[in-house]
Amino acid sequence: MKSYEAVPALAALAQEHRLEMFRLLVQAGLEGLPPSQIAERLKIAPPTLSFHLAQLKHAGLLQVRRDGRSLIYTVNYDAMNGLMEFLTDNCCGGDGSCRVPVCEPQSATLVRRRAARPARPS
Amino acid sequence: MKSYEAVPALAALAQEHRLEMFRLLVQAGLEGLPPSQIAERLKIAPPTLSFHLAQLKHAGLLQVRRDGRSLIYTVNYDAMNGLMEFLTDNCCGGDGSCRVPVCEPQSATLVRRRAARPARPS
DNA sequence: TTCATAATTCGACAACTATCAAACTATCGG
DNA sequence: CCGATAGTTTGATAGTTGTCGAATTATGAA
Repeated sequence: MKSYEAVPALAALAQEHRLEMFRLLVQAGLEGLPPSQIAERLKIAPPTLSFHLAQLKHAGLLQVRRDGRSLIYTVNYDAMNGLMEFLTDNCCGGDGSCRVPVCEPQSATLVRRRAARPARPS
Repeated sequence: MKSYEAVPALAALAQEHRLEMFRLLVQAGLEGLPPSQIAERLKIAPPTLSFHLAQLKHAGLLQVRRDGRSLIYTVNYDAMNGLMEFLTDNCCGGDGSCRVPVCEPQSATLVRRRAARPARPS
């Protein structure tokens, strides 16, 4: 990730409602959520919600797909991990003592398989 | 970290100049840098620099100490790690498959010691 | 086609942010 | 004390952001 990508991403997260919806979607994983369900939890008007989703999407942090009448928003995990790496880049002189975050969501089927066999295939 | 701390922290980082100076300080580690050296690299007027440093400090991301006529700004690594953890909290349903970032700067003496004995004490 | 649901876009306005010149505060050396 | 250096604070101004009512687009069901 570059600076010109990181600033919009951080700006998108730097707002109470957007941060909360992003975290909701981080926890939802690959299945994602439609705006209606997000609105239900955050109690904000549809135009405001839509405005904030557009900000997050435009910043590259979210992706959308359509499912019938509903849109489904999901986190772009590559962008999220890229942002983390950018912030910790060459941390403390780059002696390698610092762990960099990696968030790797599993599909529902993979998660179920993981329960039976703990060691996830690379 | 809580939401009411994360939003100001993200807002502080969501600005080109502030993000650049924060990253500079992340790389500088515990030794930190005075505003004069930051200004030298970023080419911004002293009042603007001071304004941005105050924003980062007020958000809890920086600390200051005085050394003679100079002030020395350093990253607050606890706040930085707290922010990372907040963003990845309960990621992907919380199945523990995702690494959480930890940035642990070494003092100059410790870093030198590390070179001789690779395994850092817990 | 007509109706209802799901969500976005438009428009207007209040609140907030970034910038920098000028004035101020703190520390050191002589 | 005085002058110089290192930074901060103040104040004014241009630009940006968040909010929501009203209008609009897209999909599915009858």
